[in-house]
Amino acid sequence: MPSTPRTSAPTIVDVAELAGVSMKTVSRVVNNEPGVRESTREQVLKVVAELKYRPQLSARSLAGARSFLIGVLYYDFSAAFVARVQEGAARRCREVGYHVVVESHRNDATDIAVQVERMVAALRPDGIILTPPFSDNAKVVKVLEETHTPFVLMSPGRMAKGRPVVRMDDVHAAEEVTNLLISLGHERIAFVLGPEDQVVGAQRYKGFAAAMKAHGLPIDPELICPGDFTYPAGVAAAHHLLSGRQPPTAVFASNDDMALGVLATAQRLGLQVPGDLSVAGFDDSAAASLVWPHLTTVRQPVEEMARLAVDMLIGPQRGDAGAGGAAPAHAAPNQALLRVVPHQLVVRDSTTAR
Amino acid sequence: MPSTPRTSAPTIVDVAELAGVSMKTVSRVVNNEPGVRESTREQVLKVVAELKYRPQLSARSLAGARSFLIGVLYYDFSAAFVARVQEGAARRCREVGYHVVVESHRNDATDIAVQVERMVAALRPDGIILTPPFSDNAKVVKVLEETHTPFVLMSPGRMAKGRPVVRMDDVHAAEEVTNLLISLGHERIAFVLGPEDQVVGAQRYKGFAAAMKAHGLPIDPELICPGDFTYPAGVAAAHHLLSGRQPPTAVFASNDDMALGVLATAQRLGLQVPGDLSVAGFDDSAAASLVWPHLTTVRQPVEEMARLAVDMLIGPQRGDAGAGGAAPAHAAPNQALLRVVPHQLVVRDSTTAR
DNA sequence: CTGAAAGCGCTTACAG
DNA sequence: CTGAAAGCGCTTACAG
Repeated sequence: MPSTPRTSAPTIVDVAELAGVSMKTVSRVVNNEPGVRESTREQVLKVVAELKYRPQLSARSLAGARSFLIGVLYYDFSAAFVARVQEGAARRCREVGYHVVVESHRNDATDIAVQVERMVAALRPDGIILTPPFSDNAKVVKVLEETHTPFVLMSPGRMAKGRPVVRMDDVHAAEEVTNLLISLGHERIAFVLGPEDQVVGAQRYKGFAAAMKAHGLPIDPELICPGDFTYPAGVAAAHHLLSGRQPPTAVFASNDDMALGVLATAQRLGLQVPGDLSVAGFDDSAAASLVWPHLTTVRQPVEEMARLAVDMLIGPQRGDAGAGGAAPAHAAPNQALLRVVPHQLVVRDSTTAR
Repeated sequence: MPSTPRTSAPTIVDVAELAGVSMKTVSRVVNNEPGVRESTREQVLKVVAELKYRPQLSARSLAGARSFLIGVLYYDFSAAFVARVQEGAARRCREVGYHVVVESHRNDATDIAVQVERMVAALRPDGIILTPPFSDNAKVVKVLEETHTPFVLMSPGRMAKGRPVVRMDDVHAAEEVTNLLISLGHERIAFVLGPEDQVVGAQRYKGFAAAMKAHGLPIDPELICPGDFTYPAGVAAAHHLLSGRQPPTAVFASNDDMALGVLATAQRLGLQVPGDLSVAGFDDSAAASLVWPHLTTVRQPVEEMARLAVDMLIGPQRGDAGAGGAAPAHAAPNQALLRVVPHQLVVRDSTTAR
């Protein structure tokens, strides 16, 4: 029997009255807290479903210790990476009853600390995911630590020590790419560096150098090009490399955008890829499988990294009723400080035997 | 003189006491409401700055009519477009003291209505931005209308009528691309269609057909290929078109991904682009300027569209103090129902004269 | 296993 | 132009 038609959304009081229990018991059920008789729980859940009761975030947040909000801080530059981070974070958050708030800032903004402090104070997020280059931004990390806001650094460099981190093994991945090229018979292998302020670039070079050394191959300084992770840097590197007296037979660019620049330039100069020149990148960007030939590269499991980051921030199973988790709330977050996720070498058509 | 050191964040009461006014006056100042003596306002703002007082979103949301949250609903597919939407929305929101919550869903999820209903009930966002293909999802629109949640449709098709919409003029833009090709001397121009359930595809075809007709050029049915906005569809179209008895001299693909497929396939088959075949796309995706030759295409001002959508949702100038706006709150949102933003024909290297 | 009371930090609706 | 009171819808800290 429908009672008087409601105009506003049902509250916890409505559920409590209809179920014949107290507000507090409804709260226990909705939050999956223990200590509720099974029959009571069922009765409450029935009324919840009947009324389509949805706890209001702002009220929970104001009264309690959680906001059910996870912030993702990103720089507008690397759209593809950030989109994948958000995808992974948003999906995981939905599974556990959380929501993702995104904030775009320029990494070099002078007022970045104030901006972040403002956001954190207004939103009180339960955690923040820092994507590169923010994961190495000392100002931002400082604000978060001062305000006691939990955070996870994605693929950081120097800021990693002692802080919660999710990353892949860039060194090892770069070794694998280099080993692939060496196994294909290449010896004069060029490397295009990343920007100096981004540690992943250095790590990838480290892996490259280690593999070369392990195989007794010399590193010709002429074949090591500066770069900044942009397409034009790849173009410049290719011009430099291919105009030299002893051009390389393979180029390993430390990210896909630069590899794409190398690829386009080599083709423009009349070289066949991979016949005359093998090219490898790093990231498995969308464009990597759109260009011809498809680019050999390394795929990071970005979505998985984001999911892990969310889990590190909210702790185990802190979800809503019906969202899967039935475990003690308030479990300690950040249990493991470092999570390294497996990468994948993606061998496509831009690399071949000498 | 620092008083007793605080451990928790300052509240509106702290500001009121220190400023010697009531809570309500602080509230007025913070919300840029009229009716506060200038000297009082200044005094309050001084204390706000001193204490670094930041109103807490959850409390404002619970007590008041606004949540300061804008939701962006997106499908995981078109990452680049969505990233640009979020970029524009996030920047605009930050300017006016709002925040962006992102929710990723599959457009074909059977429980999409429940998912959206849940999110809206929990978050109480002040508005939702629907990106394609959600902007044409009747279930989602229905839920939002039933829950009286304001929304804006980005580039919708059949759902547009009578609802708040931001879009570009796809018909006209496609005409311009076609006119460009015709002006370059092309007459046998192929067109690669979009998926049947996405209206923008149909609109682009409409523009193509109109331009052809205006110039008295026939449309050969053999040169109109099916497509679904994916790279492989472009590959398939190219194989079909280039193996025919009278291949086209130009191909206009209704999005960049397909144009990229056409481009790569033509090159693979030994054709020079643009020498033997001109290729044009639509979107100005990142890859469009990464491939060689760079793709002639159409750029939509996606960030600008997102900013407009935010403004339509929050109404004019509803920002916080210090965030720029000093105007009446509660102005009617959605004043203009339809905003059409200017596009830009981007002529690059993939098109040339016959 | 369950509940009554207090309170989170704001805005609303009023009164002056 | 300013303020005192009530209340938004939950959780916390207790008590039983």
